[in-house]
Amino acid sequence: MLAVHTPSRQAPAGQRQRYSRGGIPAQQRVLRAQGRKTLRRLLEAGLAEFGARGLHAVSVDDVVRRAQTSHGTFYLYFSNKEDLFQALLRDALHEMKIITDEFPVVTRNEAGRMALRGWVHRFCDIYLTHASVLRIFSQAEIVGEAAWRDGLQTLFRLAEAITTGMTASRQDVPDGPGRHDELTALACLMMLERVNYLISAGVRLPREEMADRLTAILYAAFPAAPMAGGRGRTGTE
Amino acid sequence: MLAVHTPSRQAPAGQRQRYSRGGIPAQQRVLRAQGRKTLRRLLEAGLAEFGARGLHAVSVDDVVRRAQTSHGTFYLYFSNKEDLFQALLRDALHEMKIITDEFPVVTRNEAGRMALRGWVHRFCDIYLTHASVLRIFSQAEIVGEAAWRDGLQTLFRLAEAITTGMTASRQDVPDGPGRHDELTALACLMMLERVNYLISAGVRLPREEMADRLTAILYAAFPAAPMAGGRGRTGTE
Amino acid sequence: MLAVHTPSRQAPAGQRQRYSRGGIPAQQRVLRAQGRKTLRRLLEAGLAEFGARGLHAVSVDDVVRRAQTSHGTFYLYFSNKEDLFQALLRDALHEMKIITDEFPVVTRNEAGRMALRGWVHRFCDIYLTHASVLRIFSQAEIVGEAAWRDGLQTLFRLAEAITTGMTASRQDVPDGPGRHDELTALACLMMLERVNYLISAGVRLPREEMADRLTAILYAAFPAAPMAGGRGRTGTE
Amino acid sequence: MLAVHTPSRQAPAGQRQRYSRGGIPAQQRVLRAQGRKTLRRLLEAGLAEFGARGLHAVSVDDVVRRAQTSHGTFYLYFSNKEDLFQALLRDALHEMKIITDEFPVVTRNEAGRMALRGWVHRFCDIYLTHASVLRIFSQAEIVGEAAWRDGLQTLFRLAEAITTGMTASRQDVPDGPGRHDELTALACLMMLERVNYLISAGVRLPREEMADRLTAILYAAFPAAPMAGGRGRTGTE
DNA sequence: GATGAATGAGATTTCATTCAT
DNA sequence: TATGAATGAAATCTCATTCAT
Repeated sequence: MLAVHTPSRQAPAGQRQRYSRGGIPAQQRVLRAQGRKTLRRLLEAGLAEFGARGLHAVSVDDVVRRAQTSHGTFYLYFSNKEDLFQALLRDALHEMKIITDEFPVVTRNEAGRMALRGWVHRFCDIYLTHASVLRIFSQAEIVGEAAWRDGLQTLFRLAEAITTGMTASRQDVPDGPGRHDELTALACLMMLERVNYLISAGVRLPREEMADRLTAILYAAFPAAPMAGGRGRTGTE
Repeated sequence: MLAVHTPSRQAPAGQRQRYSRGGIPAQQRVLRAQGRKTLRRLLEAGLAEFGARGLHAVSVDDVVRRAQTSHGTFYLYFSNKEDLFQALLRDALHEMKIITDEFPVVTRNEAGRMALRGWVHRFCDIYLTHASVLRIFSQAEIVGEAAWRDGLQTLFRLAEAITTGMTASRQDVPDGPGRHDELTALACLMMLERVNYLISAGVRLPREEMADRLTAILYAAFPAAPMAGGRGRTGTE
Repeated sequence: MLAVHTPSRQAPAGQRQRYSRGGIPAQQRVLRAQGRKTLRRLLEAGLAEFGARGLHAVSVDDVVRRAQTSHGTFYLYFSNKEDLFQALLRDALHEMKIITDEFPVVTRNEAGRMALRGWVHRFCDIYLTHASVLRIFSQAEIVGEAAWRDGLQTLFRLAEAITTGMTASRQDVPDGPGRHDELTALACLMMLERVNYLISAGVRLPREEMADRLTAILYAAFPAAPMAGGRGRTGTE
Repeated sequence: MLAVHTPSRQAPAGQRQRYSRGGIPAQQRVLRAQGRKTLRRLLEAGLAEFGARGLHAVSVDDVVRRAQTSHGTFYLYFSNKEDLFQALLRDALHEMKIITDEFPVVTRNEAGRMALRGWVHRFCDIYLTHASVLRIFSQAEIVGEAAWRDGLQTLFRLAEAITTGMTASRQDVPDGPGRHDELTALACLMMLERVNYLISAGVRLPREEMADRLTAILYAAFPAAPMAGGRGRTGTE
């Protein structure tokens, strides 16, 4: 048999591996005034639609209809629906990072309590502002691997900040916060998240009072002295 | 019971409900041995698939493939995908109702604490058993109006049970639990839910220690004496 | 920071890697009478459409319209347009393999010449029968890597058969066909292919006379004695 | 000249010709330095892209990206993708016309053989230089009606030149080349085309040896004396 | 001349659901 | 009961082409 043949195409091989093609997801592109305006319209429309119906119930068509633009235009700015969601998520997580840094040192006195209360309020406000997106994010199933990782990181950073702020004023325990405290902070954070989720999902709860309760629970969850033996100990027992 | 709740979603109500005229759902039908077996296979397949991919990512096709049956057969037992989900959800909520009744009277002593701890453990176990379904349920957007209402009711009943159990031993306050306590209970319940959600979603947390923390927080959240003035007061201040 | 977290989802990880899903490309499936009929209709429609317009100019829509079936049905039998094409190509290549085996031993006399002529005729007939598909195949750019490889293999096998048949009767050269002969056979084969391509593409050539010419060229291309020194030598010069 | 050809495609005529009203093609316009530069960049980009992926797999976007210019600019120079292709094809066909005129008179001696060999070499070189375009052209389905006609004309001219050159030295047949010779020339030309196509498509063949084989076949295909009775006859049988 | 932006028709593919056997 | 087959609405995404600046 012919020894010469190498039955694999060299040159014209390229046509199969279509590299992403359609998209140039934009945002890298330099946008002029008009472009920026359209981008903003799309982001706003996405936020509104997602908030009203959730990620998968919303079609790209819904978004562009609300943004008063065309189907093709959408793909000029985002490579798909998820991409749009990620952009919105980025914003929300960014704000979360900001209030992470704002978590106060909670001292064991009225001032500390007030500071904590202020922060809880702020958390609730921010959550509700970005509720549409955060609500969707909290559904692990739905977001991509990368976004999920991003979000968890933000979550854990926040838990860390809470741990630090809540335990900073303990004079009698120089060794700093322990694992217990971190788990406590994480649990409290989940509580904050979910309560606000409920509210954003339409369950009518008295927001002011709820904020007070959340503050109280957080405050009580971190006793002045650290707990021993895996069980909490409130000072006076 | 919490007077606050309005268990109907405002915003996210809109998800598309096309294809309504499902075909004579069966289940009313008297099933013989073979029929019951098929039904069970479908339920198991549904649970497994939902757990692996979430409600909307699973197609009827996935379910019947796993159940080793045909497409047509599915519609002999369920009127649609959501119908299958509801059946699974019913089971999970049923178990939740059971542990609702098991919530102990938590006395202000070691025995009370132990009882509470036992219950928290049980809650976690049950949650994780039905995690696939509960996880999906906790995504308001996704389930139908009726199921959402059902679930919220279960939730509020549970919050109520917690309120009662945690405040029953207060001798000095004969007027029973107040609104504060109910909100506190609800918040704590959300914490329980979400922490278990995290675990079920694959975030590796030390389950034993976490259960201890949750117990401690719950315990601390309900001080022996009721709080006055909208702010919590831990006995020792 | 919390040491516990492993921010990667275990359980619900599955929803991303949608395994092919829609498709079950059929042909594996056991088809009943009706299914086989539909499959045949699709294949016939595909052949006709491809013949009329070429692979990429034909849409799935064209095929189902001609096959008098629905869009969804198409995907019950083929995973996409290319899949349909491959099925058709398989048939064509199969026939090519058959005539590969039929290539005669061409002796240096009238009988040999007649045998060769008969085979050339048969090649032309088969080519024209499957012209729609073979024409498309001969456009490397268009077919997938695997199909291309398959086709080239068939090609080289055919070239090999020609080499053998054309040189078998050489008594004076016991060492069999050389590299020269193989290249000659390949070149002649390409000639056969392309001439028939022209005809199938609508260029009106006298088929009978052309078959005679092709036979003559093939015959002349393989002189009774092998050529030396890289240049052909017809025995009698 | 071959009387047989009808250079109009019957069957494969149908490819969709939507979007006809292209925008004032330019090229009529007088181009200044900058304009000429842009035009050249576009042509080069087109050649490269077409070579890598084939006509229909390349989008205008691919071309302008490679040419480092904008989408709008493209339509300043070409009315559409096909227009760009035609421009490139024109160049290739032009070179083909040039070597058409260079086909030598092949005498029945070593000198004739050498002249033929030289020309075959040159043909191969030119083919491979313009391979991207010629390869696409040889896919009838793909090019427009006019281009196809143009190309066929070039083809037949070339066949005619070969006929003339190969039969010019026959002294014993004063009546010139017959229909047989023209068909032979056409067949040989198709062989040349397709072998070079294979090479350009990535099949590794020894180019030098192949050129030798092609020369030999061509030489052998035209015997010194014309053939009679529809069957080839090499003078000495 | 050049280019960012917009457009919308159309192609591909999926999937819940129904139906005939 | 069970199931293979069919359906068609709808979603996603692409891309040639036009336009305003």
